[in-house]
Amino acid sequence: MTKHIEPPRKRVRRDPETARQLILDATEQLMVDEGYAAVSSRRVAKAVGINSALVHYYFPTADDLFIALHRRMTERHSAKLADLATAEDPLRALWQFQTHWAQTTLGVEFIALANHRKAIRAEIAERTEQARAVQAEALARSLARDGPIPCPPLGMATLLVAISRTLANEEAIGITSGHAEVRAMVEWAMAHLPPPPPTD
Amino acid sequence: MTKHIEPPRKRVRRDPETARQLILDATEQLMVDEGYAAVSSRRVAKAVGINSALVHYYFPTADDLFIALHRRMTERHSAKLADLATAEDPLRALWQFQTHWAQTTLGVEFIALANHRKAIRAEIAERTEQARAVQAEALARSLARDGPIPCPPLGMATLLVAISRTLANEEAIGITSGHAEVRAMVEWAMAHLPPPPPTD
DNA sequence: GTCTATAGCTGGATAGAC
DNA sequence: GTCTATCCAGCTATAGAC
Repeated sequence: MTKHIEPPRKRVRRDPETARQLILDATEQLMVDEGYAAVSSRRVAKAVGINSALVHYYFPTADDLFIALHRRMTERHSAKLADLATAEDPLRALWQFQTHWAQTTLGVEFIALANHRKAIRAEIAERTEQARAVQAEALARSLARDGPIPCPPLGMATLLVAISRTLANEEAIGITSGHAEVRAMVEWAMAHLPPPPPTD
Repeated sequence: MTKHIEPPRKRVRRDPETARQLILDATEQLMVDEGYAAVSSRRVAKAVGINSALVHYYFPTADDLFIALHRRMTERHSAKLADLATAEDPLRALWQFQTHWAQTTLGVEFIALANHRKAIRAEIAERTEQARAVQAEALARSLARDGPIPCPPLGMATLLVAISRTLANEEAIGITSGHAEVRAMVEWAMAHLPPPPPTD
């Protein structure tokens, strides 16, 4: 087998921010399709159509790349969450949003990553707690503060996200038993919560 | 740097089943510590103290290895679940059990794996639904069948597992906000469920 | 900013000796 | 059942040319 000699690649000068985004796009795609372990400077470079050394130029280590991608993901997520605050029924809005949010696989990858890399763990923990505070804030005005049922906004936000994400994660791999029942229970519960306090 | 010549390793003849279990132990450890991507025949072999070719002998491909480990994990899990059926309060028993079950990291690894490998996905989906049916069965007799609150056993099992696993997954990476509130809400709910039907 | 080239490592899989 | 040896592929990270 004779070695094929590649002709030298054209040097295209790009806007740095564009290059960064292209690299993040390719990384995200790779993580979703094959998992974080499939992310290598070579494969990302190939997908973008650039040289692998250039990936190292923008993101010196793999952790830098993962953290940048997680940041971009949560920033986009937060932007959408912000809309919930002004929704007519924030509780339902959060439930609907989380249930249909498509980032299931990517989310699991980041949790796995956090389990194994300290630097990433810190980043994820911090951003998740920030997002949760925002969600709780959005729910606050639609929940009774001192009714007979304990439903503090922070607890409700945590609960809704836990349930909706688990259902999404399971559905992604073909598990469906009990899901219809859970959805019905959630619907029932949302309909029977004590009414919110009157707006000032 | 001169190459160090290894002395030939002693050939120890083992019981095949013992060798298999040792390989599975090492694989489990590796997955928990560094993720499924760190599982290689060489690393597993090194941990066990055997040759890498021997790993291939027992588990020809990586998927074979992962599936065998998942099977062992769920079999152990099922054995413990079986005890719940005879517990005094199965609902609380399931909640307690899932909340303190330590397989968080391993579970996340398998979900990630299922997202990326078809053969493993099928295996996991099947076994998870089996386990859920067993849990629902255990809960069945402690739940009202037709009370004002909809709480079908299958839905309750799914719900409890979703919540407890999410809390465990989050705690493993340092996320705690909202957890105390959720635990309180679950406790409250368990205390206020309609009473079970009288035993026949 | 983008490329080529290379050093040094790790890995899957298999042939064949013991 | 267990080992050695080997082929070929892929990876990170850096040096240095353009």
